[in-house]
Amino acid sequence: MQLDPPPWGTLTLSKAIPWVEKRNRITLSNSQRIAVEKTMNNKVSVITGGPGVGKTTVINSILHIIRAKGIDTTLCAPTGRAAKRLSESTGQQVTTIHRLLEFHPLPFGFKRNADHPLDTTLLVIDESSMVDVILMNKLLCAVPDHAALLLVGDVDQLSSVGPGYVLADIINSQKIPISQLTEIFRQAACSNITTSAHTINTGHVPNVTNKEGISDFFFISAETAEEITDKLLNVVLCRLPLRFGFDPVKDIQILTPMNRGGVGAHSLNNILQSQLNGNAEPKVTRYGRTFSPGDKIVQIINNYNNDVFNGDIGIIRRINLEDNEAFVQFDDREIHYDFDELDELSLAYATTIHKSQGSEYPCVVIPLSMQSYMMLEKNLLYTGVTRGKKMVVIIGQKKALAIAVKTQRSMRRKTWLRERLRMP
DNA sequence: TCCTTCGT
Repeated sequence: MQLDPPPWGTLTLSKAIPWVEKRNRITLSNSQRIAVEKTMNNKVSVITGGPGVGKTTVINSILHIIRAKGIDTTLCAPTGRAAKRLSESTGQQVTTIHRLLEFHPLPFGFKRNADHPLDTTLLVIDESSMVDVILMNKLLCAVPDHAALLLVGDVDQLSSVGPGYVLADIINSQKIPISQLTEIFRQAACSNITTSAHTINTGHVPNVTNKEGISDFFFISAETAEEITDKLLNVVLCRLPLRFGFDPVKDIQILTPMNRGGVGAHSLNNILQSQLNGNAEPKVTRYGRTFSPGDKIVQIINNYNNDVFNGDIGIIRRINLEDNEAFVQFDDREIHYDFDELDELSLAYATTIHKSQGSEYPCVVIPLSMQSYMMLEKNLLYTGVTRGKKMVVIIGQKKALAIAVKTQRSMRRKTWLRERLRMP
């Protein structure tokens, strides 16, 4: 079925591509043009590549060409945040996969399925590396036979928390046409973040010659959890703000492999809250968390009424003890919370690398310790490092870094999907 | 042993 011609038939791409370039006032790179052609010429295909390679530019070009032909398209993503981001960059409606399939918690199931399929001609799934095998199965069952399918994602990022290794298996099966974008446009191609991320992907420790002022990627050696924490505080509270002008709350994001433990997100959040905002008043404690004005927080469930999504980071601006209400600033919007809604928030000075997937920050600091041995792997380090736009600092044990780049946890999953896709 | 999405 995936070998059928696409539902829009054969398009004259030698005309369509210059048309879309002119219309969107862009110039596609050679690799992007090939990706557009490959996608348009196939019913099922994959676009993969890291941050800044222009996946969104390619998606936008494809959507414009196809929609100009009157073909209806549907866009979805596994998380609310990812859906919102793609919606902003394409100007089109994007929903979570669950909403698209009309998930209902009570009978626990999806209303959309093979008997009641989606009404679309092209389905685009963004951030598809985060989709596990169960959800992908439900989604593909609901795609009508005539429709085309485009999977977009970064196969080097963390694999889905749930079972499977779907995107990588599809790519490795070599049964589906793949467009692998590698050319970097967003960060400077000479950025050490970019080259380090690439080095990590090849399974090697990135170059950590520590020359401040030249590089945007640093490694600071520390052995024990206490030493890592001390150096991290010094870097976040003093060195990065003084030397590079980063604001410890607004610009710097601490990303950890784990929640628990000495260098886990919980512990670091408590320390940073008291160091950065400990004297702020008034304080409110609900659901075991204490907040005051100035605290950095993260929304932890999707709230469609307020247009705030799981992973959105904000700052508490005001707390009104008389009316039991708090006001939180997200970008340039201020959102109102009753105190009994504060279970939607948690502290965000530090967060796990898992939760950071799909977000980017000006400056990222990653504590790396053998305490998080169970979590150390290439995809984790790659995901953490590629969240940083201007600067990345890793603080911790050299041994932990060496183990992280050598370990590939996802490969241990025995999914057999690649093999099944290869079966005739 | 650890990471955690989705919906009302």
